[in-house]
Amino acid sequence: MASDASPAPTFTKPVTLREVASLAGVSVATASKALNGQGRMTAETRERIRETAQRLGFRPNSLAQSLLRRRSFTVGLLTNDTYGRFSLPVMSGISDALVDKGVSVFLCNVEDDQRLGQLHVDAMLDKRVDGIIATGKRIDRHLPVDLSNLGVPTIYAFTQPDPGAIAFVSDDAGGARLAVEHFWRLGRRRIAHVTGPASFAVVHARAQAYRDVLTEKGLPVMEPLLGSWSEAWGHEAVKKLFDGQLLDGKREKPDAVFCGNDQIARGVIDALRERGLGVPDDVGVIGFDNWQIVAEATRPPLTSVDMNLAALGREAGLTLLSLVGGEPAEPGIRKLPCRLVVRQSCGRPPDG
Amino acid sequence: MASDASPAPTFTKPVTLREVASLAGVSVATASKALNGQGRMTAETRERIRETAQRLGFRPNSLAQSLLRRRSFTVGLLTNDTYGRFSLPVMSGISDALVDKGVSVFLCNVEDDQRLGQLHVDAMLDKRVDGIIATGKRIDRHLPVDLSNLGVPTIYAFTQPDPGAIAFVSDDAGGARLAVEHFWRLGRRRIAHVTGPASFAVVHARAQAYRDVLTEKGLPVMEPLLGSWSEAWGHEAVKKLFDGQLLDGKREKPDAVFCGNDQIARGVIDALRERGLGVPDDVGVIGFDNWQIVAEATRPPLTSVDMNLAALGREAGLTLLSLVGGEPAEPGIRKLPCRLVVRQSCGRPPDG
DNA sequence: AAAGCTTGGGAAAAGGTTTTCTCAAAGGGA
DNA sequence: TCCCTTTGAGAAAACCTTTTCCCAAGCTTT
Repeated sequence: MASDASPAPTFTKPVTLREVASLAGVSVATASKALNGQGRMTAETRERIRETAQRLGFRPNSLAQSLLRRRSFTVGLLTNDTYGRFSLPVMSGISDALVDKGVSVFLCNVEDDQRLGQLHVDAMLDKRVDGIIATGKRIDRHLPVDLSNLGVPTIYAFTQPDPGAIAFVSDDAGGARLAVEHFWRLGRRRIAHVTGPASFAVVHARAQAYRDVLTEKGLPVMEPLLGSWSEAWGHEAVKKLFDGQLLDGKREKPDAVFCGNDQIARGVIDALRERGLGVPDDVGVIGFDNWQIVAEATRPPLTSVDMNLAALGREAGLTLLSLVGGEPAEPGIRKLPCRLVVRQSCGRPPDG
Repeated sequence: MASDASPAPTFTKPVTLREVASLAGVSVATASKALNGQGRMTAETRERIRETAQRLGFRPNSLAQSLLRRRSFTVGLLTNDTYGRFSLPVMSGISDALVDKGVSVFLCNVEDDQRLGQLHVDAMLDKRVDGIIATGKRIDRHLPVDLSNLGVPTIYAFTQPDPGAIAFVSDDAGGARLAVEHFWRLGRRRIAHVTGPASFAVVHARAQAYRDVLTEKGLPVMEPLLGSWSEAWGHEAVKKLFDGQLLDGKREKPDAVFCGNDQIARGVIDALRERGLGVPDDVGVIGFDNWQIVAEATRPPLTSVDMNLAALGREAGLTLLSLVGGEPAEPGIRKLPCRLVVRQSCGRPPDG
């Protein structure tokens, strides 16, 4: 119900510097300098202008400033991650890094639609963004837009960059090492890997790191099980792992499963429970992504590799800013480290 | 690795109307009119100017246009939903509604931080947004900012509005009716309700609608079970429902559970399975939110109430635009209908 | 042929701010 | 008293586009 006590909203014109100046009895030039701490004038004059501006609620028109400075204090953020599971932390990091510098972010969801992508990029360019950050849901796919010769600095964060560009991505191999080495430290020796489809680059990166660590440690390497990113696949994989005879010769069942994402891990844990296998007592499980809402709802709560996406976003934002400021930056792909978030699905270290 | 074939990126100054005009041998006034289809001139002149602009890749500077038109074709979107589960669909709807009109969206995540909120609002105002949309993760909580006298039109979408404002929210009672009535049509008669904490307004709205429908149909009403929004609570609630004697006198167990969100529903379904109760054969389950990734991963896939958040966002966006255009709009709260997304957790209607 | 209309196009102001010059007055030194 | 320096502040250009008004030339009408 509408409150009839509230007045009709009135959208008054913002007050301009000219008005401030005239009320303070000075020229706009002097007013501008007073408010920006520039120029020379008596302390009283400066204070009087300040006070007038304050009283009138003066806010400099950012459009006019931008026009003059050829800098809009605005960046565009392109994403195709409609659901935002990966993009949101990245965005949040970017925004964090920029808000303090007075830079605002245009969010543009381009889905996987070329037309939409072009529309957004054109709008951003028209609005004279100082730079562009591209992010996405997959590290190994391009957004459906060409960002190569836009005339503004561009950074890629968690998406496939154009050659010669600057990109920030997660260190998936490092993350996988973290997981497998954690198992190893806990005394687990028969470590399996259940992951997503072969079409994802990260699947191979993580799988290779998994193999590498096992080899380094002298542990038996079993071929990673590739499937989909779903709980259902986690279930199915447990069947394959524990019914088959996968550990060459030994026929021993895994005592640890490193999963390609948290959903798979969840499926694995549920399937293990249904078989009467305890987590973490009989089998340890580690997920990937540290999707909090899943990891914490899992029973037991899931230890998982976190890609530090917010930090990644922050780095991307800061780097873009330095680029905008004219500082040079080496092109190339920077891999940012993951971290392991330990919950209860692996058990405790022997001498924790 | 950096490709050494790619040239160092060069950020050239955008071409201005003046350059176009001078190359076409006309004044800027004429050039402007030519490109905007205004004014009078020979067809050749117009074409020559168009062609020159095209060749130079001229894009009118939106900042200059905005300054003149006192309209930035920009709106601010405030949210405190860091995780984006509710905000993202809303945002996506808003963006959809606006992008075709050339309006871009500043995304501002204010968490629950007053300072951050003020920072973002100030930045938006400085950048002369045409309007503001506030959205959040809870329909019954304010954002940590005061948006009441900003001087620009403001719309609330899926968050608690200030009095006298315009707001769009989901019709939770209607959504609950949809669920309970669906159970009824399927022949379920002992319908329970497991939902979130009493501190949420939607909990009461949905619970009341649940009671209303049961009363209308002459079915036994059991008091809704209030708890948390978690899977764990879903588990626990099943215990209470199926161990206790909740249906007054009859001691009959529920044959349907309407859950306050999809996570609770998931917990309920898992707990039922662990008790040897089949879903949907023995008990039907309906969730709320239609959180696709959860609803589809549940076994069986979960029937759930969808709040149509994208549509809500679209409405909010369009309404803001009409407000910006100066059209009047009635203040008040508009409830938008939910819809039921039927999957497999309720069974089929008797005469499908 | 004079007066009026149409046509094609330009000059200038406006939008709000910043910055570089410029200048008058005041003060200081000789 | 005269010249030079410092101080305080204003004028104007610049950023880029749009729009209103204006003007000159050519044409029509009487």
